[in-house]
Amino acid sequence: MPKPTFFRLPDDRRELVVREAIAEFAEHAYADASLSQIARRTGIAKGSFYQYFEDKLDLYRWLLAEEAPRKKREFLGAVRFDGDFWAGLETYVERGMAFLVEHPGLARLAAAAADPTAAAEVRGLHLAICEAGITELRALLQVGIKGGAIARGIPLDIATRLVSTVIGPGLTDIVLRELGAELHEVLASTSLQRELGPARRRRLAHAAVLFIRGGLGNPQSKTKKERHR
Amino acid sequence: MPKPTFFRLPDDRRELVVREAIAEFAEHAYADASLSQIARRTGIAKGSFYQYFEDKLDLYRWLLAEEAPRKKREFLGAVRFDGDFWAGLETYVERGMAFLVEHPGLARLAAAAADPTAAAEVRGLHLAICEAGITELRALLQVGIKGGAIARGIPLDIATRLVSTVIGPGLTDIVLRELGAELHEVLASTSLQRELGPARRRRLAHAAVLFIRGGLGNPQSKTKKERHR
Amino acid sequence: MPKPTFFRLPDDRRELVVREAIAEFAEHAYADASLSQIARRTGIAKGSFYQYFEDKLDLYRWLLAEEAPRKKREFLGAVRFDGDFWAGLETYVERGMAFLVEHPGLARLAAAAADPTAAAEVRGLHLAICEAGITELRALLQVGIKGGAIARGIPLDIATRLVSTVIGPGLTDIVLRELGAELHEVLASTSLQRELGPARRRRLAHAAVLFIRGGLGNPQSKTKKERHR
Amino acid sequence: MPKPTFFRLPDDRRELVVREAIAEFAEHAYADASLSQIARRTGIAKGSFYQYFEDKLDLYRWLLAEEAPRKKREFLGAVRFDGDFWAGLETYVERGMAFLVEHPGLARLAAAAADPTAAAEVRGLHLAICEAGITELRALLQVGIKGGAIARGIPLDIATRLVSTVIGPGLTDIVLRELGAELHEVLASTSLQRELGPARRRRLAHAAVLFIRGGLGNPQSKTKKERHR
DNA sequence: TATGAATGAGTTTTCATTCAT
DNA sequence: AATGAATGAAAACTCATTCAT
Repeated sequence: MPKPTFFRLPDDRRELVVREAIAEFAEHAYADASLSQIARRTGIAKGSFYQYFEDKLDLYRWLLAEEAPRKKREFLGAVRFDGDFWAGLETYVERGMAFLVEHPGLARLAAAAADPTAAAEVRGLHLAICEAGITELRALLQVGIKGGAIARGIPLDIATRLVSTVIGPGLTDIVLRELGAELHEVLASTSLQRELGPARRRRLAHAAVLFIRGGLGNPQSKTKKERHR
Repeated sequence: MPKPTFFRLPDDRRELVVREAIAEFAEHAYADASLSQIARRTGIAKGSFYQYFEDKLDLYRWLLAEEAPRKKREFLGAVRFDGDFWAGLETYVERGMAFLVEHPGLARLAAAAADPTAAAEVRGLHLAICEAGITELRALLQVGIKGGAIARGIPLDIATRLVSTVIGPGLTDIVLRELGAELHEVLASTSLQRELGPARRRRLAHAAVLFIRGGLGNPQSKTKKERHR
Repeated sequence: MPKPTFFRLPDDRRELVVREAIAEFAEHAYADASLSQIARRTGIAKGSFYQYFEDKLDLYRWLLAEEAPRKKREFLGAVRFDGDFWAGLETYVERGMAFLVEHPGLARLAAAAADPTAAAEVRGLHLAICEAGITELRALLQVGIKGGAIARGIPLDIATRLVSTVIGPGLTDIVLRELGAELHEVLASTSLQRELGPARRRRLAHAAVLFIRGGLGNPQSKTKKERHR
Repeated sequence: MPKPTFFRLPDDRRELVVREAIAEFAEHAYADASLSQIARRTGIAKGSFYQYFEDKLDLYRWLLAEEAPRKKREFLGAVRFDGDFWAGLETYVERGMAFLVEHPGLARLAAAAADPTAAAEVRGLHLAICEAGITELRALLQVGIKGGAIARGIPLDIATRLVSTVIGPGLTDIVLRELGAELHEVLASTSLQRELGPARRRRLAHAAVLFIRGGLGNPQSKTKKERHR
């Protein structure tokens, strides 16, 4: 955890640190991300970082396990899944894409947890993050099962991981291709909004959910949204 | 390309180099993988690697672009998709899992190409590898479309990427959880065969294809395989 | 250019670095001079040099293009050529020899710019230094021409280069033989003063100028200095 | 000295070695010249060089102390200094420039001996070469003194070194500027002949000798050549 | 609390030389 | 005689971390 000093920092300074640290860790895997580089980016003395954090890992862990999820939750807000499950999922996916478009660094950081070649020091952390995501998604799918939207053809655990992959790396990948850009450029960019607007995002979300629904869905339950396609 | 010297090496030495290099690059992203470390692993002098390869990138490129695909092709053999498309895909997926179980290092190496935080020097290479994989898969799906197995609900490009994600990182992830192991332990292990045998692999492949088929499939076309489930 | 850190260093440390760097570069051509060696000479950690300079070239460039000329200008002071041109040249040459005797490392460093086998990275730099020297000398000779001291027998450009060679490598060479020492011993030595005192230097400077004057001089113009020899 | 094996080599192979070794040593100072590079240039196995020479130094020494002087002597032939001394010197200088133009590598190699930053291993060798050159030139100037062409204004030793500098590095420098090229490019070039033809060389030689003669010459002795200028 | 200089372990790469075939 | 694979020492350079001010 960051040291108390960090939280006592003036807001703008603390946010500067957070912003540039996210950018650095989004652009490079943990082992290649460089504290020296973050110091350069921010113009803050290298030594100061050791007043704020124990070490590089402490900073990374906090960003990945606390800050990124917090901001993501805040951005996504609450999505209702108990009415029309598939419509709920579509909203959820669309908001995820909006998050990617508006906070590519954070989104990338969150995705980094899935990298299996990560340095030894961060493996445990990554695993925990992944499991947390899976657990959340599994709970969500269970809502779909209870509501009758999801059929029991595929074991829940497997289904969860498949869905996780589709709406995680899968959609990220598609979004990047849409943008015609490598992640790297996206991170540097400022207004992706213009390039992948809400309408396009909705269409993509719809296609993805259509795909998932086909794979998991209960043929009995039809929704209005589904029918007019 | 490796230097001629490398190909003239005694088989055991060359294989030692290949094996340990794959392990190193499977365990670490390109930038963190270390030639010094490979030298230590193999007990071969650091200088010798520069008799075999131009530099670190040369070795990596060869492994990723030549050796891994070659071994994978060899392992997978030819799969027929023109009969029962979904049965073909299931076989294809099952063999992919077998490859992962028997050559986890190679499989991981091939997957590394999807890492968007890769060092600048390898980005072009990674992109090319990814595109090649996508192109191959798209051709494959087109066979499914022609044969009537795949419906036209989702644009081909998007469908291709979704499927790619499912049978790539998606299944890899699932297999690893099944094995209850992190990738780096898997890389060290020798007999995964015992732990994820053919029967289990077939069941997983079936679930995955069921998922994809639901998402893309044409409800009109039923196969025998499908019915007795 | 050196980093600000370097200029903020305590004087003794900065001078230690400068002194040993000059010695290293005076003893070895750029490509063979070693930062590791300078680190060893000074007892300063290798890494510290990269706090002071961008890289090896940065240090070399600064020494060669800034520090050596600065110290030389400071040492030489202003020499008047508009009175008796040949007497002015003699003073100039004598002071040059004094500089060589008191700052052999710097003098050698400056001379290194003439080495045509220099590594590719420094060729441009060397060329620029050489041209600057030639340009300065040419301007000086033009003063001699205007004052009537120099006759027009030899084209100015050629004359400039010949004179440059005589008072540059030519005199350096002679001085070293006088000292009966190889350059690298001279570099290590501290009191050349004793061994090549002012009187001897004056005699050498006189001979050199006599030589040049014969080659370029206008027989019409005689100076007092000349006559009483 | 080269091993007997070297002299038993087929002529073309031996000459290939000599040619490329000269080129390498002409382009780089001893320490930077690379046997590996010569091996690459010639296509001869690195190991073979150790059948021909003890080591890198052995090769270098032989080239510098034996082969270069031999070829230079052969090229220059005998020049008569006992008639008109200054005309003799002019011929000598002109032939020296022709040698530079036709064998830039050899000429550069010979000049390398004057480099005072040479690696420790070759310093003794360089010193000896230089002394030999100086001794030869001193003998030559003594002929001029005996014949009355040279006056006694400047001590012989100093005069010798001044002249040596003028006709050595001085003229080389001028020739290169004339060619508008850096040494490096000259070494790669094949037909300098075209670019610095005999007429131009004669004019340069004349200017240089005029310069030297002014510096050392006896005003009493006039030659025909001198008068029509 | 902020700074930034100091450090040394680590990396990639080159090279002369040896030696078995 | 020729080969070319093997080697280890050395280079330039980067980085996380410490610590005195």
